[in-house]
Amino acid sequence: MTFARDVTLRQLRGFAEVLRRGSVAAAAERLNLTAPAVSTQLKTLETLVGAPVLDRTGGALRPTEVGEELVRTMRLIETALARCDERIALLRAGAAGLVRLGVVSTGKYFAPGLVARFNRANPGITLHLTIGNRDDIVEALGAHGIDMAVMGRPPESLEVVARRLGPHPYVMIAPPDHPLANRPMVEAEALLSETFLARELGSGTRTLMMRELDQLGGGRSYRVVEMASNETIKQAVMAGLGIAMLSAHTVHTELAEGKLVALAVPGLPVMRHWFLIHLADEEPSPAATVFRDFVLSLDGAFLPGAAGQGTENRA
Amino acid sequence: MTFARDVTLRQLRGFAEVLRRGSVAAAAERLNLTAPAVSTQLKTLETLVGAPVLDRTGGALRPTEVGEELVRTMRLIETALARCDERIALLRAGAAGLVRLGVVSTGKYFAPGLVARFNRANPGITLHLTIGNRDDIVEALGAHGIDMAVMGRPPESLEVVARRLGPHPYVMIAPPDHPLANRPMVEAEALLSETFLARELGSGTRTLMMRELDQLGGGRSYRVVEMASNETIKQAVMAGLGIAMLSAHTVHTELAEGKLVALAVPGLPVMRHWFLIHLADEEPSPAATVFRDFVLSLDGAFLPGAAGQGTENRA
DNA sequence: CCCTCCCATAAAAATAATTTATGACTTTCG
DNA sequence: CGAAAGTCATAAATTATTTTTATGGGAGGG
Repeated sequence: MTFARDVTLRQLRGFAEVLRRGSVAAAAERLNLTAPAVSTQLKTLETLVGAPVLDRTGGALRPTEVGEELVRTMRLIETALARCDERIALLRAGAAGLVRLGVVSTGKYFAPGLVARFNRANPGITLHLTIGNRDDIVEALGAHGIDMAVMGRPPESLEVVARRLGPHPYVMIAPPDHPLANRPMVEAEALLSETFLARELGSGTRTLMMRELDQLGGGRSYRVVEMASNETIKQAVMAGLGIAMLSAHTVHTELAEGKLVALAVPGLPVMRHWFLIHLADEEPSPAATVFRDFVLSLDGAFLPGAAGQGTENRA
Repeated sequence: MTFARDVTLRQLRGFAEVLRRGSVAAAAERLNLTAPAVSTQLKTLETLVGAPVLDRTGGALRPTEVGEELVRTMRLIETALARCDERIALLRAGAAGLVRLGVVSTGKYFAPGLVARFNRANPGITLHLTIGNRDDIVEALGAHGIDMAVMGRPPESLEVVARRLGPHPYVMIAPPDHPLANRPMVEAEALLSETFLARELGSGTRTLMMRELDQLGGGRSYRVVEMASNETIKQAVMAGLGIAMLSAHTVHTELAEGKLVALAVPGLPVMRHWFLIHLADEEPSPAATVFRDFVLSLDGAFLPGAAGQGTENRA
């Protein structure tokens, strides 16, 4: 490193322009400078480099070998800067960029399809999808590990902007051959005698279920067996181990295929909402804004079993 | 072009350093600046780019997408400059570079070998070889089309530095079955009755020949047939069309193989010299200097039929 | 031979970068 | 919970750098 850390772009530009125009004066004019300014740039450059960069002998103005090396380098730099400029313009216009999206586990049944749809519509924007449980997603959002999140109920621990994406129904599921299946109305009494399969305490669905059952039974106790994942619960219900309350979007396929049925419990399905969330203190990037507008414009059409139903925005 | 023409390397370096160190203060220390200086650089950079480059929300200091683009570009620029620096160091040390060498036609019998030898000894230096008649070479030298030239008799039309490379004998050649061949001594009388094959007026060899013959014959006239090239003359002499004076180096092979013989004319062979020449007003590049030293150190050993004979330098 | 154009240098002016001084905000630790 | 330490941004002042104006010395052209 002899000159590289002290040389300036102006010097290199001045030099390159002198070679292009063939004279100091012409270069100066083009650079909106006076001739002495460019002359000084050249001199400084030669001092820094430690060797002549111009060969003035014999009329013509030619670069020395060192000078040619500098011009070559300057060309590289100029194209790098031009590319950078161009790319930043794209980023600013939202025509390129990266959006890191987190979706809670329940969303795994529609999130991939949503990502695919978005990718098709916006090839320039890369969408990173993270699926995790609610806590992970909230933490990632708070730690700037993701830019936006899709979840039910916005987190209270963070200052966020949340927008409704569409309805999120919860149903009580049972196997098709369950005694309570096909009943036009399931009484609280009968329901509370069942065994309930549910996620651990703290899970959003668990909380919701307990609230519903407490309300229904007026505080009567009931039996809960905990399971690690919605998928496990689904399988266990089909196997006849008990019944469970789950997001309808989690069991959409099984309901449609008749592998599971939704019980006609009063107050069910519980209607919640899906939200698109980002931190309030961070302006979403242009690309993220493009994604947000895209998702909102779908109006819930990406949700299982939906073909676009009206929802109001803003939580 | 929005920011590319106004951004400075210092700004980009400051920004990159902040990201590397994780803080403005640490970056400032490393750059031998104070924190406010770097802080200002960042602000100016963001103004120029028109978008934030740093994301300060939430403790950590991360680049925005735009910032990442800038860092990527800065890396390109830094490596380009480092490479340039390295290469210039080589050029300055004479370990790399280009030497454009011009050699007069007569030299075509040894120049390629000389170039090959030099290439083997100095792989970093590229040697461009131009072979042309004396006028072309002199013109190219004056027009900076070549850096150095090998020729007999330095040109008077240019201010040059000339150094002797080795002896340059001229001989009078004839076919082996010529009546004057094998004579221990050829008289002027007999010689001047011959037909002389020669290059056009102005050719160095022609001038030399005429001077010799005039001196030998005391002004007596003789017959000259002009031919376009030394090669043609050689062939014509072998075919018996006449005799000719040529550089011994031009006919070295034919003499060795007995296809031609040198006549024993008084005063012959005329001893001239080969010179290595460059313009006096131009300092030879390091690479050219390396070439010059190389050639001089050979001490004429590259000339046909020579195995290194002493010559004084400096014309 | 003179005139003009071009370039380099020097001094002056303008501009830009940096430092010192200061205050606000955040994090850390008692 | 509050004090202390650290970090960063801003403003004003200083210092560096760049540029311009002014000037003189060649080189090419009429």
